[in-house]
Amino acid sequence: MPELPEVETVCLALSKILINSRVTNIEIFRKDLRWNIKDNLEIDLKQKFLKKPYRRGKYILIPTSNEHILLFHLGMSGTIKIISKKYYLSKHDHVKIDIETKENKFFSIIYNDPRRFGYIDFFSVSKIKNHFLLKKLGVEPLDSDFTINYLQKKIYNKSKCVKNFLMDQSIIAGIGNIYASEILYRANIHPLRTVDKLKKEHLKSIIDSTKFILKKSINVGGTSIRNHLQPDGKLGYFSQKLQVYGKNKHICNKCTNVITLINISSRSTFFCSNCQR
DNA sequence: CTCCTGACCTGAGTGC
DNA sequence: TGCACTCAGGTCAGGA
Repeated sequence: MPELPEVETVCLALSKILINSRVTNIEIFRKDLRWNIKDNLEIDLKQKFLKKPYRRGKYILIPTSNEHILLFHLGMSGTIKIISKKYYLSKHDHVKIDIETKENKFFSIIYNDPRRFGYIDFFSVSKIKNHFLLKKLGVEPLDSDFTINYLQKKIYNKSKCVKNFLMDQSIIAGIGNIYASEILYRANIHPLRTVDKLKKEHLKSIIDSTKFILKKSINVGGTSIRNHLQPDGKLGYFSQKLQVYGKNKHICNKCTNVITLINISSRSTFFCSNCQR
């Protein structure tokens, strides 16, 4: 379930229980995710205290009391569950982290990922600036430095289409295939338009739409499709608010046209050919 | 450099 | 039921 709003939702759920919790046990059932989980994780995280988790792009970062960072990426199919009762392992549960909160409550954090495109890393805080995954990330779309000026700099000399531009994590960190379609629909911009042809007003519209869509989704717990849930088992309700994603052959909500489905870089892309130019 | 394709994995859905 | 095929919320590595 992993674009920015879903990752943010996971982060918020973790924040409620993780802060000042102590890691009592770690079990790794499969370490061969996108990359192998480092061998020191089980030893070096045990008995440490966890600090407030935060999100960077689609990554979840959890600082620890020994000045390390526990990093999660959910890939295409990763989920994190927070369990307070006795738990029987499910298929594709790869990592289980047991914690005791400062109120002496016990929880398990379960990382499940059928396709194993996700990743878990554990590294010293001092290495965060040069971390191979984090160092190339672009601007946070909900931050104030996501501006027209920033986009103009990134567009300079680029010829790619605006949908691929939005999904490029080195430009904007956190937008994926669902929200790219949703953002461009709201902004009335055709997904195949090349970015060097966009005017200032288009960039403003992209920024406004991005912030609007992402915030709105976070407010309702992200998008649940294909049975993906929030860590506490709740549904994310943004699926019901989707305007174009998965809506090919439906009537556009802004005109009488039918929503079109095309492939861009072999990813499904939904748009209204009348509203989006 | 930039841009595009293939590759990495498993599971769900569809059509024969 | 079984099999073959397509598609899925990501993104890195390699080639043009």
